[in-house]
Amino acid sequence: MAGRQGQGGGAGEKGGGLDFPRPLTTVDIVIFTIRQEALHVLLVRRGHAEGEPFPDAFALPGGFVDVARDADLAACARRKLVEKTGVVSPYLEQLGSWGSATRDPRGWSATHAYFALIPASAAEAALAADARWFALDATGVKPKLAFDHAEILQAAVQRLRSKVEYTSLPAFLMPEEFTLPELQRTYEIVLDRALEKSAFRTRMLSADLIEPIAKMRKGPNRPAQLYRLKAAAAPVYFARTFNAPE
Amino acid sequence: MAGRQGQGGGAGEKGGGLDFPRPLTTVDIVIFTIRQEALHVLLVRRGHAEGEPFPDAFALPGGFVDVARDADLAACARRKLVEKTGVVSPYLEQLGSWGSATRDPRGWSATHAYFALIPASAAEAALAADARWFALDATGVKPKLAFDHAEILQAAVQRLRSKVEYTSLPAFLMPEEFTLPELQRTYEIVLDRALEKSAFRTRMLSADLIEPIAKMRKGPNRPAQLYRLKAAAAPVYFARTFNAPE
DNA sequence: TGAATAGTGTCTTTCAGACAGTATTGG
DNA sequence: CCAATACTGTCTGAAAGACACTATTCA
Repeated sequence: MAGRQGQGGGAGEKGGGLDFPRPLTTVDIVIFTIRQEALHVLLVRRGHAEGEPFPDAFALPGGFVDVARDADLAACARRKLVEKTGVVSPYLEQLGSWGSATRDPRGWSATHAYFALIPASAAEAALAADARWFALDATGVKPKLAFDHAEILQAAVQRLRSKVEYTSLPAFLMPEEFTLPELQRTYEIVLDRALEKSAFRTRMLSADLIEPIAKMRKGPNRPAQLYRLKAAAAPVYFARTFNAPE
Repeated sequence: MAGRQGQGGGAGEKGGGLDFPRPLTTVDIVIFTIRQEALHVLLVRRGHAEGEPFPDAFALPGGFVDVARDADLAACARRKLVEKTGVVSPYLEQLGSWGSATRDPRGWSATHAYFALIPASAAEAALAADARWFALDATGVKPKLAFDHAEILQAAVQRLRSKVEYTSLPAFLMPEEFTLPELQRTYEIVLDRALEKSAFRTRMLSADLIEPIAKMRKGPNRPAQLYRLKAAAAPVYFARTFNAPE
């Protein structure tokens, strides 16, 4: 291997040929929720200490893997999620990794990106001081993001939209109890397109996903049956997408 | 952040608070092909030099990111692929990343896993001396793999099988020219189940994926129309899976 | 009673599954 | 002609799209 330069290995190294430079290793999380009838993503403002790249810019929550605290990548992601939102066990899925010589001015770096879905109710409860929700429109998010985070965010939105076509992912954006029209509204917000009511209901009710509870949602009109997620934490996969995309 | 220990940062560091231990960063590739009517994966035998973990065991091809040679993760994956197989531009997709304190006895390490599909014709041409093809059966591969590579391989097979249900991925396992029955056979090998001929043909022909060429495959029976992939390198996504999985 | 939303039924379309039937080669 | 495989057509069923219709609440 060419280009090895002097840089000590980690703790426990016994001189086994690991004396070459290591990339920086980070974990970043794209955290989605629904607020005010729109898809939102959580961003944090970066500090401006000496040597910090992208001072005061907004970025995805994340940071370096701490080899002393994080048993594995998912644990690192959960730690960062709980630090920023207080949410303990959301829907969390690995999104992919981005690594290059140039994405971080401090040197070769690779980030492991995750994406999380949390219900609106949890989205406000214990937010970190430096964190803020931003609405997503067609092109992304308003502030210019640090590093390659705009690209990562775009990939996350794409992954979310595409999986919503054939999975029950939006169920993880709902509160404990919700009605079928509310669930459909969540699908429509994420997909940014209207869905057929009756096909939607048939699909959701025939999937082994939700169960009715002995309660109704009251309003200024006909009350709606309330449902809750069945125990299964895994999303349901449907055999078809919602619409053949034109 | 707790637990920082002395370890110099990479080249170009200017003392910006990067003096904490970094995980090892590797890239591994799951390379699939079809040989003898079965799905095969490429494995390499590990060395047994001083300090090498899992001496003489089989492992996925891969290794450390070389910050001096690899511009980004995908370039690193392509480099390792061409080193082992001579194949320059196959279908290459990121699979995910695996990182933990314990997966490598040398210390905290994270690997970025890719999976590649190459045609059988390219599978023999320029194979590295330490590399061998292994057939995959229902449970995986015969030899016990180093690190967590059995888990990564299993994830790759799962991803491949699941995407084959609704994409044109198997087209990337075919040679330049192929017939529809040959393509169907490739689907059936990967899925390990028979598909309906007429539905298969309708789907493939109505997708903007392949085009007939002015040639037939001769045999001891009725000749078959030869096709080739259209220019588009990206896989086609179908709106439905092949079968509703029971 | 009317507005509003929840929920159902009915008809059509699309496409996979099953499978029969036709087409074209070599022996 | 026969065997073998390529390819097409026809019927059925499942589920989505469109949309009309009924149901239940509050004001």
